[in-house]
Amino acid sequence: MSKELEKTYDPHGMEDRIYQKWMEKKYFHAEVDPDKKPFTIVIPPPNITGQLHMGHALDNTMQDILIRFKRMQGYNALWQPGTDHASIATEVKIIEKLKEEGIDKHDLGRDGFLERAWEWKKEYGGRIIGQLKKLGSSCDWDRERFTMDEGCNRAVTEVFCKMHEKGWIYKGARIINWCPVCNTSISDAEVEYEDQAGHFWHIKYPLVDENGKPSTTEFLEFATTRPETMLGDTAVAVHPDDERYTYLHGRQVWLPIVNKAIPVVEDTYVDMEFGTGVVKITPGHDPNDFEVGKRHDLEIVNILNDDATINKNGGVYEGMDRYEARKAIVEELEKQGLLVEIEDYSHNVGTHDRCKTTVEPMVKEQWFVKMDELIKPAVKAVKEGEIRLVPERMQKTYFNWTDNIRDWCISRQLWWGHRIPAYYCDECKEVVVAKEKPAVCPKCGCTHFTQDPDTLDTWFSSALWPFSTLGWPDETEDLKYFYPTDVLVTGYDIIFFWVIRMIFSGYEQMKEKPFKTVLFHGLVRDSQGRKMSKSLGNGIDPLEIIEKYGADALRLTLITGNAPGNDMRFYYERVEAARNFANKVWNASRFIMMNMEGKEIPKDAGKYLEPADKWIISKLNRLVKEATDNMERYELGIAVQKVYDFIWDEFCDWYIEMVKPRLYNSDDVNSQNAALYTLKLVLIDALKLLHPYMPFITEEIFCTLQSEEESIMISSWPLADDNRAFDKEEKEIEILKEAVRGIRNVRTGMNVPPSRKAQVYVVTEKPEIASVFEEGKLFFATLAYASEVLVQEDKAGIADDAVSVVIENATVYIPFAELVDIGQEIERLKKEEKRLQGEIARSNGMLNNEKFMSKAPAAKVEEEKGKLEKYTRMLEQVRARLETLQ
RNA sequence: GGGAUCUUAGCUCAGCUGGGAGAGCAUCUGCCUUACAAGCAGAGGGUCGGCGAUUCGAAUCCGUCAACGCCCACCA
Repeated sequence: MSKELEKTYDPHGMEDRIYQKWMEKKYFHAEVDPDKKPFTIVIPPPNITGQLHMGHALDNTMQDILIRFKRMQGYNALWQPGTDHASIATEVKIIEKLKEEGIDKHDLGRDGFLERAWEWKKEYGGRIIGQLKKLGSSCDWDRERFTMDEGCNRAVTEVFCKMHEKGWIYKGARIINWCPVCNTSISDAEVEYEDQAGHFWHIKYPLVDENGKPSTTEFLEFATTRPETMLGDTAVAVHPDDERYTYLHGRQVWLPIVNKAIPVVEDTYVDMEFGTGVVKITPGHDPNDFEVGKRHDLEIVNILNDDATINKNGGVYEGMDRYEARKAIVEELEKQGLLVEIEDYSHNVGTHDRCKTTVEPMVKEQWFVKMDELIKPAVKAVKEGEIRLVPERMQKTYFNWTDNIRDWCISRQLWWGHRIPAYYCDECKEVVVAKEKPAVCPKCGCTHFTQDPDTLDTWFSSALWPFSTLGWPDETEDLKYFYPTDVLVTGYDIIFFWVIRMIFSGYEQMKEKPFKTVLFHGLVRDSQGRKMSKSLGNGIDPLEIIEKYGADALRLTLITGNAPGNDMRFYYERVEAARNFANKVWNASRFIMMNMEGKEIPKDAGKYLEPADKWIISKLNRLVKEATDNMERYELGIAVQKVYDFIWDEFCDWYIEMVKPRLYNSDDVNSQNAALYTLKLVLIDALKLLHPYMPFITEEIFCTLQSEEESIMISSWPLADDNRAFDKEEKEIEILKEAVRGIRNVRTGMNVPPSRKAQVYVVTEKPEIASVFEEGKLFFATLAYASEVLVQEDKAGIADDAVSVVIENATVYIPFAELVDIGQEIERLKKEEKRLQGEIARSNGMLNNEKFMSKAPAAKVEEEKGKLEKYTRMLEQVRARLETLQ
């Protein structure tokens, strides 16, 4: 006896209750088990500052679908969860919060600040986890990790020391991107370029005359977008082949304001075609100029403080902000008659992706990872298919980065993060990189060391995530069993930041790829296609959607109608459609349970299956095969679309309707039991196929329907079975469906209300078709609004003016009691005649084409011949009807 | 400047390896048929961006042009 489902589908409350049960039963937990094959996913760790947004919802829905699918298939499925300390993002937030309290981070000092940061982590780190649970994520929460927990810290230190020893991590003065607001260096990947309206200041420097004085007659003109950097100019460059400037070779120009002579250098970096062919060189504040400076051994003058104000090298401009200084310098140049013109100019400005501040290139001592050797196995792996990217086109993006790789600046002038394990001898300044603070300086023997104040780029620890979470650097059983992981699910926007870095780290540290496949998804945009952002205020909160429509509806919305790697638009109508589907599933299940109420389905009920039963079982069998194949190929949206169509269109709209007469008033117990048996069988398998996508509703129904079962999520995935393939019945029922559709169509066209039943004659010369209708009479009558169904060989006893529907191998007649509009009926038949003529012409066209006949595959030709035959027969029938009526 | 993607019904998008154009929403017409009006039954609506090539056959493969947005690099 079954329990009952609530009258209306209401995800509210139900979802939390079910999730609670899953947690208590520990279904998400995975342990090493040599008897089972592992299937592993590591979560892209959300930031501890984060709140669940649509991107997370999509990302984690996809992972949960895969992990639930594999778990049901019998794999030992581990979804490894955790969170990311997100050094700069978090530090910025904490500073903001402190600011509200009127505290500067330096007031607290490093230790005080870190104390606050850990409090922050404690408070907000769990928030996002709770939100992931709302979504239904079946992560193994017992294994939750954090990028700054003890194990991850050890992994980071280990990697840093190993790589330093190998010479692949080094410290050096390079030009790096500096964020003057966050007060730290950032990597190239963290710089976002955006087009900004600006100006092109055309200015001129006097040449230096033979007396070493600025000439009053000779000038060199060029243009700049950042005039203030002239304070740091140490040369002017021209192309060596530029004949216009041959006379300048070996000469000097006078740097105004700073008032000193600087050389003219020749460098092929200069584009002769651009502007005047003259470039001012500021090695301290421009990456290209820095390279030029290295080649010509130019002095590097840093003119900026860390907060982007002018430093003491800027003379009278010291203390001014970079933009104030720009204005003042332009005014001064104009005063000196050195400003030629100001042009409006749009150019690309590098900004910090976190705070949008314009970054300043600066020369600073930083730690770098040497990339040239490290990247090689990562390139090879993708090139040779060792790691598969889905969709494949992402390879282009991937190689675009690996081919242009530059050394990775990993030190950050932040407090929140992994402290760099480098120690400086207080006496002799010797650098010691070690896991622990050294006791004695190897060089001078002194015992006092100061640790490097910097922390590491947050991606340094995320790069180790696939193995650090499994216990590395220890050789744990988990690591041996679960590594390499199977699939990584993430957005294409972090290929550079994360995916590539995990791959080269995996090969370098583990000598093995971190995952076999990377499944990319796109961005979730708003209904107008805009990026969801805080500043636009167009973000849609997944939690609100869950609250209103349920997590199942949200998940279904995010996964349908979208191909891997493509962006998608989110709008409420789609969530409603998904919720309506949930409601449909709910009600169909409720219907089935109501009919099972108080009945015991006999064990041998399957022996009495009728054609309709075999038809739906056969359809189900096909669905199982196809949906599983699609999922194996990561075509999640396609798979669930098929399940959706099956449940709604085939199962609910046809099968359940077909079966109703048998359930309601059948004296034939065997027939009724076969129907119940089939309903239950199909529903259960359909629920299983749906479970990875809509875990809550399927669990609720499954457990209500089968109180002896514990949970659908540990049930086994349906398998395609040849014993469930009934080709003959599939075809037969399609004939009945075609007849029903034809009759409904005709009735609607003539405005016959459904309440008005009519006699239906099925005329066919073929006994096998006749028996199909005979067998299906009971439900055919209901679906075709028939008061009576008469199957016969000829038209005996049928009124001439009956309405007719021509289908393959049969004609259906409906003699309505009162006159129907004969003219209208003739028109309809003529339309049908025309359609069939068109079909026949098309078929003939192909079959009369010699090339088609000789080159097309035989099966295709046969298929076309069959169609021609079918349409010809139908046309004959239609014409016969027309003759009768006219 | 380079690269990848995309252009399909009024809207948002599917369409896997070439063989008669699909879904959801919207629109129109009937239905309170005892699972579901968050529903049922029907209907209308597209020379699949343009041109060209390959093929018996192209929304699908190739080339080219155009448009939208995206990524990367760079413009001193």
